[in-house]
Amino acid sequence: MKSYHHGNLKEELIKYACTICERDGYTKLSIRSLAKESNVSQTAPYRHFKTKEEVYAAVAAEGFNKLYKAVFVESDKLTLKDFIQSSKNYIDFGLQNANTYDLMFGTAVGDFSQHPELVDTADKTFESLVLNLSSFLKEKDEDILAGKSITVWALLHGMVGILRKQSITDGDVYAKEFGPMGTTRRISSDLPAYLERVLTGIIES
Amino acid sequence: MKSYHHGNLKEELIKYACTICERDGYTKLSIRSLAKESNVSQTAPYRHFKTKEEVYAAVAAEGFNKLYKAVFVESDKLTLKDFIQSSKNYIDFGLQNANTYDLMFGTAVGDFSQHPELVDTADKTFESLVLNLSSFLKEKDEDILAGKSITVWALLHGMVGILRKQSITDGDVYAKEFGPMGTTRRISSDLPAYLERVLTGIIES
DNA sequence: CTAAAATGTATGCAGTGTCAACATTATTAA
DNA sequence: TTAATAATGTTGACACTGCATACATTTTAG
Repeated sequence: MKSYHHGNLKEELIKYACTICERDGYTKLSIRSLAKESNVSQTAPYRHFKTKEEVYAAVAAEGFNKLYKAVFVESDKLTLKDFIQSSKNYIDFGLQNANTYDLMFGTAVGDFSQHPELVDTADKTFESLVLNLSSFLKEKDEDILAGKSITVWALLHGMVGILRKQSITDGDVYAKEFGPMGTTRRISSDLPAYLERVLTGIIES
Repeated sequence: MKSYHHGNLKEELIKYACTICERDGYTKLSIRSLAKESNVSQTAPYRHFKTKEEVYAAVAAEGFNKLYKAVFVESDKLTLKDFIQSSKNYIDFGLQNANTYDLMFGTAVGDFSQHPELVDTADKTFESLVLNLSSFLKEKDEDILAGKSITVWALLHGMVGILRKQSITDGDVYAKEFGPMGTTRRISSDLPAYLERVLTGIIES
């Protein structure tokens, strides 16, 4: 028997929303299907989310949490290898969670400042990138550190966007033909080596 | 008096679709509103586009054409200044056409290969980036050239994504507080100088 | 214990993508 | 020129959507 009140509807809605958004893309998410999945009336979700965009924001925030876990490194004395691994984790996350990543960095959620938890989780993720770089380098100047972090982030973010548009030639998601959209020029089937070369260049400049 | 056949409906639909997608975001585009704007029945667009995604693809292709024009440089002997300007044009395009850019690089159009004109325009854009770098550098090795082009592209693409998430503090779109989502650490109010420093580093590595 | 806040439901509106059947016009072949 | 065919348009319908309003139930606070 089911009681009138669900108990933890909000969490369940978010959980299912994350699944749908990642599996089918966020345009396929409907509040009604969300409600149906939780065996609840079709307008019940509106007690927890004012608009659909708020649902998107919740999913994006979850995404940042996952991304944070992917890039965070415990140690406060990172080796180069740690740093490259963390960078690779970032790219892997972007490729393996393409739809969610789109929600996090696209225009679906227009104004982050309307969704405080989104700002928090996004900031935490970036902080983690800065900390990684900080503990890897000797650099202490905060501005220089933040500047280099931005550049590193931009590069990783950009690689996700570009790699995503490639056609997959084998199971390994980035070991594939690697040119612009249609072409097949192979550039790098060894992402860690590529990252080490490019990131080192950025850091030392 | 209006004739039964519109004459050039497809072009008109695309033109209006571009306007809507950029102004309101592509999620706000509806095929019916598109039809209404062209004074045509609500299903007429289906004679020119099998699905809504095909409309998106057309808008994205237009976007790549615009982007191509923004980054293309006539000269076959680029100066550093030309190269930086072209790079800045790329970023400006991404910031000033955020919604269209999202359509071009997001997941709204799932598989580019289903839309040949999209592959063509996207490739042409990337080719232009490669040519820029090629005529600026002495480098002739195609693989190295393509590799560096990818890295440059990734950085520009990444900068667009990150700059977009900043809050604007004045009219100049990138002269603003420049930290992660919520913070206000000022890193670079002079984008060209930043680009010159970072891009030069990438190119020379 | 009772009032209020939180959370749920029922109903309805205006809008959506897309399909099938049909109408008109333009193009092509005989 | 004419007749068949392809291209392009319209009408109507279906199942679905976000979301607003009014109402029901339950939990929580004073």
